[in-house]
Amino acid sequence: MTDSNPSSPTSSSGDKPMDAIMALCKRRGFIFQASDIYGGINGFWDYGPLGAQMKKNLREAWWQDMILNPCWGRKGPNGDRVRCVPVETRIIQHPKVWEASGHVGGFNDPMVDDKETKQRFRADHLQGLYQAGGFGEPLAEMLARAASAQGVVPLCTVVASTSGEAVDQLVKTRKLQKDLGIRAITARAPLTDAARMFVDVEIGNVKACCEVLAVPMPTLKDRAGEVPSPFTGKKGALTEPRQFNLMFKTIVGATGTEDDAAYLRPETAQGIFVQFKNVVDTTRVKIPFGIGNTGTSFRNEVTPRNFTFRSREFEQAELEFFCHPDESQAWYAFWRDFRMEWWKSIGLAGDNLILREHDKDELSHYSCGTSDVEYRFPFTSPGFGELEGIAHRGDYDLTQHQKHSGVKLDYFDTTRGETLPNGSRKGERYLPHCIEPAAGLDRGVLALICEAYTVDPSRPSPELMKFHPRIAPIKAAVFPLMDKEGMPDVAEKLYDDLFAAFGKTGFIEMDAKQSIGKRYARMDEAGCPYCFTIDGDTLKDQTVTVRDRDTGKQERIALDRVNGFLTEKVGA
RNA sequence: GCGGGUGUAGCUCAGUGGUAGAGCGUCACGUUGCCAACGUGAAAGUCGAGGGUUCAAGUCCCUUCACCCGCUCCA
Repeated sequence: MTDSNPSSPTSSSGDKPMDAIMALCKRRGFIFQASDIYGGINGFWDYGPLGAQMKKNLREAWWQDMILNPCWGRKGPNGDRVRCVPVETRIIQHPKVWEASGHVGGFNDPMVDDKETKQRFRADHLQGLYQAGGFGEPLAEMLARAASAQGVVPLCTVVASTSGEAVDQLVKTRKLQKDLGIRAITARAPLTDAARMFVDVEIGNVKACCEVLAVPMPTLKDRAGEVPSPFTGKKGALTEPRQFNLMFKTIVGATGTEDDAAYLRPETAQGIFVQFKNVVDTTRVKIPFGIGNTGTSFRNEVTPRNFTFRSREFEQAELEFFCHPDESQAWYAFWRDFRMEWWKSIGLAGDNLILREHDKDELSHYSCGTSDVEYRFPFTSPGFGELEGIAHRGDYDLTQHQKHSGVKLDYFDTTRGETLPNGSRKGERYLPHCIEPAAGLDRGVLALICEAYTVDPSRPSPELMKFHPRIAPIKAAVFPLMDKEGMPDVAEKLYDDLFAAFGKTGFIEMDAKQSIGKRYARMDEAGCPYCFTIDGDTLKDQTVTVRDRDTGKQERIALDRVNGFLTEKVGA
C-alpha cells in the first residue's frame, strides 16, 4: 500500500493542479491527445506506453478480482463462494438490441435552446397557446379550426411535459401571464378524452378560446423565428430543434446504405443480457452468478470535457450479477460494499473516494437502488465524479429482451420449490434480477493518476506518482551506481532475474545513464515503487540498496533476496 | 450550444510589425559516483491550421481546430 499522507501539501483532494497532472501525463507517456499531430480530435485520447500498461494493470486487477477470484474468494450473502464467468461481446449488436434497451428512443430527444436566456429544453415540452376561436363558438367548429391551425405559430409558449401541466402553469403563474401580456385566463374543464386542453384568455383586447398543445415540429422547424420564447415571450430567440445523437451510428457492410445502419454500443451490459441464455445453456452456471465483460463503448457526449473524464470512446468493466428476486437486495448491498472496498484496495484510499446512494427521485424507473463510487477529481472538487455505478436493475433488461426478441429468458432453478418425496426440489421458474457493478476503466486510470500525483518541494524530485504497486506500470528499476567496475554485469544479471519473474506484470527498467539522483527522479515521475542499486559494496558482499519511492529511504538487502522482496511488495 | 481564456522545441514559458529564443528535459562524449551534479557538444519548431492586410506577420484582422474554466447537457 502506498501511503498517501493526508497532511502532505497536495494530497488534500481538489487543490492538485490539473494542468500539471496533464503535463506530466504527456511528458512521461501516460496520455496523449488522439491524432495529436493533426490537431487532435474532440473527445478522444490515446494512452502512451506507461498509460497503456497502467490501464492494462487496472483491467487485469478487475478481471482477477471479479471473474477469476471474485471478491477475493469471499462468500456472498447466500453463504457460497461468488461465481462469475466472462464473455466478450461485440461493439456492434443487432440494432434491435438498442431499441429493446431503450437507448435509441431515449437518446433522440430533439432539444431547443433559448439563445437569449441560454435555457435548453426538450422540443416536445414546448407547449403553445393557439387561438382556436372566439367566445361562444360551438365546440365542434372550434375543434375544426384548431385542427386546421396546425403549423400556425402559437400566441405564447410555456415549457411543460403535458398540455395539462401547461394549462396549470398558464393559469397559476401570475408573472408568466404578465410577461406574456395575458390579462385574464381561465381553464375550461378538460374534454372527456382529456387529450385536448382549452383555456379562455384575454390578450390585449382580444378575448378568445385557445387550445394548449405541444408546438408542432413543422412550426418549430420552419418558423422558429416567429415562435415566442417561453421565458421572455420574445420572438426569434429560439433555435430550431436540434437532435442530440448520443448513439454513434455506423454502416454495416462494404456497400451498405442507410438501411444497414447500426450503432456502436453505449454500454457493454446489453451484450451480456443478450447472451444470458447461451451462457446458462452452455456453461453449467447456477444462479446466483455473474457475467462480466470489459470493452470499449461510445457515446456522442454533448460536451466532452475534463481531460479523459468524459470521452466519446471509453472502456467499461461491467458485471451483471443474476440472482433470485428475493435475494436481490442482499446482493445489491454486497456488491455495492465490495466495489467500494476494491477501489480502496488499489490506491484510492483517502477522503477523495465516496460511496453515494442515489436519492429516490434520481433512480431510473426500473431501478430499486443505485449507488455510485465517486472520486473527487481536481476538476470536480469540491464535488465528485462517478467512477462506477452499482445498480439494482431488477428484471428490466431480461424482460425487455424477452419481449423484443420473442425468446424466453427465464431460468429454471432446481434448488427452489417444494421438496419432493424423493428429496429433490420441485424447482421454480423465474426471471432473475440483476445487480450491475459497472466501472469506467478510463475514469479509473484518471482517478488513480490524480490520486497518485504528489508534489513535495522538500524532495530532490518534487513531483512523483505514488501508484499502488499493483497498478504501477513500472514495477522495478535496476541501477548500476557506476557504469563500470563490474557493476553493469551484476545489474544485467539482476535485471534478467526480475524480468523473468515480474516482466509479465509490468515494465522492469535498467538505467545506467546520468547521475543516480536523476535516475531516481525519473522513476519517481513514472511511479516506479522500488529501485535497486548495485554499488561498490555489492561486489564485495552481494547486497544491494532498495530505495522506496514514497519515503526516499534506502535499505540494504542481499542480492538473492531481491526477488522475494519484490514478490512480497508487488506480488508476482 | 453559449460566454471567458489558452495555443511558440518533449515540458514551462519569453518574444507588442523587421534574422525563431531561454530554462529544464532528451541524446553523445568526458569528469563524478546514493538523490534532478559539472563541462563540452548535438538533435529538436508547419509559432495549432487556413485565409487576409502589409515591402515585411509568431505579433494586426477574419475563419477554423484543439484544450482549459464557467454555464448548459449528462439516457
